[in-house]
Formats: sequence, structure tokens, C-alpha cells
Amino acid sequence: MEFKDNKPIYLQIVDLCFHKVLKREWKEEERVPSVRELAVSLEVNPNTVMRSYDYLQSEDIIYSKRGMGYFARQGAYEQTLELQRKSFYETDLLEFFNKMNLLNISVKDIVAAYNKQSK
Amino acid sequence: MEFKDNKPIYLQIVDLCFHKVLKREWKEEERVPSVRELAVSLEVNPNTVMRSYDYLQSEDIIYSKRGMGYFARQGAYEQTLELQRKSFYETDLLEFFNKMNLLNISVKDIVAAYNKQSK
Amino acid sequence: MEFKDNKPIYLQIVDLCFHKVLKREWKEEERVPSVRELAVSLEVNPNTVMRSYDYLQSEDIIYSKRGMGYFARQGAYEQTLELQRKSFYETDLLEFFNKMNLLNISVKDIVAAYNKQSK
Amino acid sequence: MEFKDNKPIYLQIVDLCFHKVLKREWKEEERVPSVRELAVSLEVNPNTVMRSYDYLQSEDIIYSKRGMGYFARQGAYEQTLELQRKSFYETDLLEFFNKMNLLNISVKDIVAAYNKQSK
DNA sequence: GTGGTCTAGACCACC
DNA sequence: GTGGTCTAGACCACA
Repeated sequence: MEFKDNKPIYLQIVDLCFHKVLKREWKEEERVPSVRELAVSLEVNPNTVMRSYDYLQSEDIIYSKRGMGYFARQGAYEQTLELQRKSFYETDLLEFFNKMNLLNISVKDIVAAYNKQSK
Repeated sequence: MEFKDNKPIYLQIVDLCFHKVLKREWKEEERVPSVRELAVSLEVNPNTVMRSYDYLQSEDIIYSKRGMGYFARQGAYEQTLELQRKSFYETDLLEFFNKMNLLNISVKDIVAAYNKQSK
Repeated sequence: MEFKDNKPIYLQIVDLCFHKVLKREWKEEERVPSVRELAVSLEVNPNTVMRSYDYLQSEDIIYSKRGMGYFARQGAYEQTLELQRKSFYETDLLEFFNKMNLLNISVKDIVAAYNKQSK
Repeated sequence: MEFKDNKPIYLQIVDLCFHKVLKREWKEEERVPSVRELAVSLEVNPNTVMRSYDYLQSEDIIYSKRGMGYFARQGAYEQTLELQRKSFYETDLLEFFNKMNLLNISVKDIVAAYNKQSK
């Protein structure tokens, strides 16, 4: 997989995992790929994936069972959605509006662009 | 001034300068604050401001006159606006829409949030 | 049964066995649960229990009769008590006192806490 | 420095840092040793110290300023004391009492041992 | 100089 | 097989 280089790889992997959870590809209480598996498939070092999983664990999205692997937590979907929404509304959106104002772009323009791309 | 942690300070200063230009606080062909002045008022290391000015220079927003300081270029406003709009439409907006879809947030929600904040 | 995360499961099982011996639930020269039985009741892998039993055997607390299972040794109680007391006085207690000093906790506080919990 | 091997080195370093804070060797809002410095003096890999500092950062004991190093937080002392006391009372102490009961050791014995060692 | 990220490779305990 | 820790060494961005 390809990674951007303006953001740490391990955080991009975290985003990817969020995506999996939100798309229900990672189901609650089920096993997720092992560190090594994911490392191979993403073509990164296992340590890097480990770091992502550490992060996800600290956010209560996954947990580890010794010698057995990592599992998605009960409530992982809700937890992820809430987390992401919060950061969206509290950070992304405000910056977005600021930039709109600064560049003299109206809501109408945004809506137009949205309709265009979703066609 | 307070800076965020997730973005290099020198780029946050660049953003701030863009802001000044777009708000016409930095007028074309007029002198802008010296590296030292800006460093003092922002409470950062002069090297950091230097780096921001280097960047702005490479983007043709400002230029230096030896011994006299930095000046906003003729056409700085247009240049900045175009630059920012381009990155807005080609990058920010697409990411924004992707995130909206992922988090199940509709355009309506965005418009509502916009109207609410601009009150 | 629930296990803690900061200590290997097999050692937690060992502790549990010590407990049984000291509480006279495992009587000397009598049969103790088979590896499989214990594994089922604790909901762990038989290998894990096997490892605990190996450990107990190496400490002369239990022994195996081929085809008949495991038995508590003659003298298991004394052996366990001595073992545990030794490690308690030589290791646990010193660390405990160090931590008390560091956190400015007096013996009085400890005694108070003890009386409170034993009510 | 010597480390035990029943506990990850990075956590032993964390304990050491707690100790520094509680002994007022690390003063609030002052710089603490850089990752590399501490790594050299403890004879461990910088990554390992980094990990300890990450942990301390997540516990709000220290924070980093880019390119400038790590600093003890305002309130680090209180924060550390509270953290340690909490884990002491909620975990260490209970286990300690359990073991005492199991091994038939009385509070008197503990007090005696304490007086003896503090002479 | 500082923190921070990443890789490669090793070793261990655990299940 | 799994997670977890550690080392060595490299490279980058930042101040």
C-alpha cells in the first residue's frame, strides 16, 4: 500500500483501521489481522503496525489476548464513530469554515461541488 | 501566540501570512514585518520565521530587498488566492467529502452547522 | 475465571494452587484436579495449566503418577508456606516499605486501612 | 544502570522518573534530560527512553517542545503523587493484605518488621 | 542540538 | 503461531 508522507505511517494505518471498523469489516469481538499479517499486507515493518495497534488499544477500539491476537472491542463501532465525529465537528469543520470565509467561498459553492462529485 | 502541535510552526506562520495578505493587511509593494519583529511578536525563534519567509518567497508572495527587509509582491493577493483556492478544491474538499460519507454526515448537516456558527 | 494482564496466566494459576494448598483444599497425598478439568473450569488452554503444574512439580508441591493424575505431595503445606513466606519477607515487604516511604504513607495509615477492610 | 528482568525496562524507567518527580529532582516547568542524554546515562537504547517518555506524556507528567526537549508539567508532582497513591491503595495494598491473611501474618508482624528496618 | 518515525532483526513469554 | 520488548542504526523536521 501507498502512504502519504505528510503524516506518520502508523497514524495512516490507524485511520485505515477506523475505516475498517466503520465499514463493519472489522466486527466486534472478532479477531482482527495479526500484527505480522497486516505488516506484510501493507508492506511495512511489524513495529509500525504494533504502534498503530497500541494507539487503537489506548482508544478502546481493540484489545489483545496473549498469544491469540488482537480483537475488536465490544462497542468498537460506536466508539470509533463518536471519536471521529467529535474530531470532525470540533476541529475539521471549524478549520473548513474559516478557510471558506477567507477564500470567499460560499456554502452554495460547497453544495454545488458536492452535488457534482456525487453524481 | 499559541501553535498547534500537529503542524510545523513555520507552516502555521505561513498560513498566518496568507491570512494577512488575503485580509489586505499586507498590501502589495509594501513592507512586511521583519523576521525579528515577527519572531518577537509571535514568541518564536527567528530561524522559524526565516523559514516561513523562505517558503513565502519561493511561492512568489514576498521578496526581499537587501538591507531593507521583505515586501509583498505585486500580485501577491491574486497569487495567494489562487494558490489557496486550488489546494482547497483539489485536496481539502475531496478529503472533506470522503470523511462526510464515512461518518454518515449529510450536506444538510454541514449547511445547518454553517448557519449556526455564522449567526 | 478472570485473569490480570500484568502477570502470566500460568503464574496466576500457580498462585491459585498455592492458595488451595494453604487453605487445605488440596490435601496432602490426595489427588488434585487433572490438567483438563482445571483447564475447563478456568476456561484456559490445557497447555497453560500444564505449565503451571510443571512449575508446581519443580517446586515439590505436587507430583504425577503416570496414568493416575497429579497428587499433592506429603509436606506440601509446609513447603508452600515456607516458600511464600520467604518471598514475602525478602522481596514483597521491602518493596512495600520503599513505596510507603516514597509516597509518604505511614505505618499508621496501613494499620488503619487494614482495620477498615477487615471489618 | 541495572534493570530487573521481570518488568519491561521502559516501565522501570517510568518508575525512575516518577521517583525523580516525587523527590523534586525534576522541577515543574523545567527541562528534563533529553531522550539521548538519559539513554546514554542509563545505558539503554534511545528508543526505549522514548517509549518511557511517551508513556509519561500520556499520563500528563511531561510534555515536549519541538526541537527543545521535554519538560515537566505544571502540576507534575501532584499528578504523580495521586497516580501512585491510587494504584497503591487500590491494587498493591489489597494484594498485600490478601497475602498476609493467606500466610497468617498479622499486622503486628508487619509493624515489627517496619520498626526493625527503619532503625 | 532536539524530538519523532521507521526499518531490520533479534529474542522472549505465552497460548 | 501470537504479542511484546529491545537494540542498532538511519533519516527527517524542527528550533
